[in-house]
Amino acid sequence: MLAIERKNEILAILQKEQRVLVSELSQKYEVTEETIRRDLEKLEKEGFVKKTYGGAVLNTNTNIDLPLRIREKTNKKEKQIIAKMVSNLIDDGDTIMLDSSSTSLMIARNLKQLKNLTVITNSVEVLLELAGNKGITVISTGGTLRDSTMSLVGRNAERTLQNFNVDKVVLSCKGVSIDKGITESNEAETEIKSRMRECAKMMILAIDSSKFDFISFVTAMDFRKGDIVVTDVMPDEKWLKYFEEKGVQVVVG
Amino acid sequence: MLAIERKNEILAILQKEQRVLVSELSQKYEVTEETIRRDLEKLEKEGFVKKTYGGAVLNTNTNIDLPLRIREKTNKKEKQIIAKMVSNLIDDGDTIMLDSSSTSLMIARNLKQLKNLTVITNSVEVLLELAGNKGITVISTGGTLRDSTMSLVGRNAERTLQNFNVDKVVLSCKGVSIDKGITESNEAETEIKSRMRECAKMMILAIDSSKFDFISFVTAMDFRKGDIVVTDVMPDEKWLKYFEEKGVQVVVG
DNA sequence: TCATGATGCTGGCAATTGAAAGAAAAAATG
DNA sequence: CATTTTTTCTTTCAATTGCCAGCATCATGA
Repeated sequence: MLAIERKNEILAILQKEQRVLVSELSQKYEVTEETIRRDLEKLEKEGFVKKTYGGAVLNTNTNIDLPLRIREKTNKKEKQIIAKMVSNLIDDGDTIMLDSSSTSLMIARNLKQLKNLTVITNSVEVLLELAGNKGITVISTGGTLRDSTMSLVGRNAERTLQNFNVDKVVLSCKGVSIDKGITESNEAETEIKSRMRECAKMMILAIDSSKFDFISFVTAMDFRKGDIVVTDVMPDEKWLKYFEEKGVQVVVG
Repeated sequence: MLAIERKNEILAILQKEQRVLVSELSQKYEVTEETIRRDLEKLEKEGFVKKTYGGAVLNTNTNIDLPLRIREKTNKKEKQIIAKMVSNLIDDGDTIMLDSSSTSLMIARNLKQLKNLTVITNSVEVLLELAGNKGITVISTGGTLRDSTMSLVGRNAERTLQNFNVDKVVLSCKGVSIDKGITESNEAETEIKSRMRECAKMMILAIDSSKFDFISFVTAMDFRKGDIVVTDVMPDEKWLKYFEEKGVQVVVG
């Protein structure tokens, strides 16, 4: 039996029974309890379940079926590396903004141990991810829900952003090019991002290497002096030169 | 049985019976009384119950919010009836507001077949429930997330509400009394509800019969002419007379 | 071959539970 | 009202069980 199969079956059992025991699963699948614990650990990280002594119970917060729960698999590893690096740039006591993207979601997962952090976001998934964490105040921009991305957009979201000045804004995008700057595929989200950017002196742009020299539909903003680009592999000479000229700092994992 | 399951069940029993005995629980779950005492001790630390000699009672007139999974179970049948009736008062093409409560969540579940509906809510649960429904536009108020109720509150939520005028506002509350009016347990939520109320001419108050003659912490608002009260059993003479005087319409399932 | 991921094993640590004994509270008795 | 009896509570200790971190093994695929 493949590991992934077992994990999926465990999740199915959980949906049905509400809870599972480590000992039961260990017998059922004829693996050690440690293996089961690791499975549960993964499921917990993915937000599905809550581990407890002796087993696990279904996570009631996310119990509501999220058919749209987007579990982004593309470039997962790269994004995780980037997320880790970005989270290292965030400090206890900071107030930050996170946009709505799979990278942001991963970053959020890396912020949970911080103390006295305030996060403003237009992402419903980030909101859910950070809910219930003691040291973190979560503020939603509000706005109209876009089903496809589970993000909040529109005039009300934009208006809310006007009320905030934060330490760091963390954004991602679809593509960056030297000619066209930072580009996005959707106009509504673009507008939000560009407004977010105005809420802080410091912008952190989290982009994996596939985003370089890719141009999407809408130009969201240009690079500015002081921006920080976090990525997984060293950009080529052309980009390094460009960033140097622009006064953009590059962080590579 | 997992320890956490037992603890949750005890809380559910408490919610239903108002009180529990150590000896009873010890027999029921086949553990020693010491174990039960430890469970109750934890529940007391979490603020849900008050230990007493021989057992424990539910912490009523409290501003502690029970977890949604517990609230949802209490008076479930009544709430479902009410939710159904409220949804019959909503029409295709309406723009409505829903507050953050277990009743609202059930109402939301009954709205899915409507066409061209716009729902404005400060409830994260309602947002998730209605996400992905073709005919429904969902707008979040935004604001600061309250973990215990998964609702959005605060200045930003209130400010967003100012921008809307809707056809119908659907609210619930902790208690209603002739002296004190419509009362709530939490100040932040109260403020939101009272602001929502100002966004429409028509308010629908969805309350099961247990809410009558119960007074909670904060007075949120008074009844007005034209309000509609939806409940599960016919209120007594005193209330009917009061509603008649005030010009409040009563709908009973 | 090397790196990677999944699995298993071990030893130290933590959580849960039960048992026992004494303290405290409530009830019963005179 | 004081005293005794009963019940419940708290504290402490021990035993069990589960957890976690680190290391070893094995299969797989680059």
